[in-house]
Amino acid sequence: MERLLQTVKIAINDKIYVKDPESSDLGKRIVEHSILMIDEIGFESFTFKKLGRKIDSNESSIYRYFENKHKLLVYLTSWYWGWLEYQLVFATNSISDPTEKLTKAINIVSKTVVQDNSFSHVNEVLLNKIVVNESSKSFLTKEVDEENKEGYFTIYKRMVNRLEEMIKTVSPKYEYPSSLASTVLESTLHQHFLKEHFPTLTNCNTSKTPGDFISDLVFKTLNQSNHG
Amino acid sequence: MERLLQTVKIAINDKIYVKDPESSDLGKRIVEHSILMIDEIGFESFTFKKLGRKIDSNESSIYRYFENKHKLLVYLTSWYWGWLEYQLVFATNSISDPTEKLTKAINIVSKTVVQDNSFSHVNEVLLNKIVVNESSKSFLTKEVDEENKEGYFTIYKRMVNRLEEMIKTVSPKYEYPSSLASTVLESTLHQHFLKEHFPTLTNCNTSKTPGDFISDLVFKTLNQSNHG
DNA sequence: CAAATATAATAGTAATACTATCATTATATG
DNA sequence: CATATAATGATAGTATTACTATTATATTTG
Repeated sequence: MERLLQTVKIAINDKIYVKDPESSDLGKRIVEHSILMIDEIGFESFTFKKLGRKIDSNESSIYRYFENKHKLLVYLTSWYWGWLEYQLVFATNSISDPTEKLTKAINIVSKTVVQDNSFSHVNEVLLNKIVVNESSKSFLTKEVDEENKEGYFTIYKRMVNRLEEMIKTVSPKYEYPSSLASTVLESTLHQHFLKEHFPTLTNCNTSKTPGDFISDLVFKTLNQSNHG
Repeated sequence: MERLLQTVKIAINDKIYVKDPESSDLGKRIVEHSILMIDEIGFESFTFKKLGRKIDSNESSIYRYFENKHKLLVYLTSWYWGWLEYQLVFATNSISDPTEKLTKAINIVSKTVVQDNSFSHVNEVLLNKIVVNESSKSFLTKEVDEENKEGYFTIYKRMVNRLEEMIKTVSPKYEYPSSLASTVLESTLHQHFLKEHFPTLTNCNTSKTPGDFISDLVFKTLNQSNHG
């Protein structure tokens, strides 16, 4: 898997950036250290000036890659979903049994991320933390419709659609396949957040994971839809 | 109901504000117009200076009520959950049948909000839109643990706990009552958002509501937990 | 009416979120 | 190898934000 991924590039809509950060050393350092820095100080406190200082580069140089920090966040979350999509497709492609396939898919999207050494400039563990803590801010804006039209959220939408298709295959009669699919992703992130900050609002902890909860939720729902 | 509410005040943790906005005319105008303005231009573009201009008051005067716009957002969302909690308790209190009670509760928290004239300075319809579009930003911050300790999110947590208790009563054996309760609230908001901005990611539309989806999800899950 | 309180007006500061210009340093190509 | 081109860095500048501080002016209340 590592070998294969080394030749793979996560394809991000080129409207999200001014210059492809994968195309240069500076670009990769911007991505690498923005992940470290956003994780460390949070998206609100993060600025291009601070990042410039950290990577011994210049604020103005960073602006040559991303218009603003919002676009950088959209880029990072897109990258994350692209990376996860790859894992998802890779891991489920060969599975023919629909239930087993969906089980595996939920497993992939909800599991705690471990370091993947295929992309040396991206720390996937921290990026996952950023997705949990900050990614909502990438679409909860006044510009969401415009940016959606420009295709900023294509990868995320494709991810939801993949889950939707799997759900439909398991339960063709179920009435809310896309709502359930979007809930799987959103709720996974939310339960991870609650586990960390609001433990009384979740039953997820070290022994029961968000993935366990979501699997239970999805299959009880679909089971009822088939035989209820 | 309107009569009764006229004598009721939504009690907000007094650490959230510097001076209680309910205690003066200016305070009420701040709340009233911040709702209109955040809805109109979004939380990112909203500033106390702009609000001051709008209500013919001064930036510095607004700072005497709220330390910053973040706290104002925490106040507004707390008010919303307090208001909704009141509706929930009022509407479910007299119901003894557990299933009927939970059905009603989900109905209350997920339905499209209509104007309530009990609080003249609060436009609940717009406030609901703000909660859908902006409320995540009130807890997705680096200060969340600190603020949680200070009790900024008490009302929201109490709301989740009320749902949790109802879920437990319906299905004492179900393993994830608090996760399901928090998912009910979060997913409701998310489905309302998707309906508006990402219609391909949800089955909710004019005929099927987020409430229908959530009810279906919850009861299929709990039903399976009882008889599965 | 005096005292206290609330609000308004003004000014000021450091930081943010950029844009513009020009200098310097790599790199690519002829 | 020279030189054109592109990439990066350094510096400066602007409007806005997110405040704090001070002083002046209303308004309320005792």
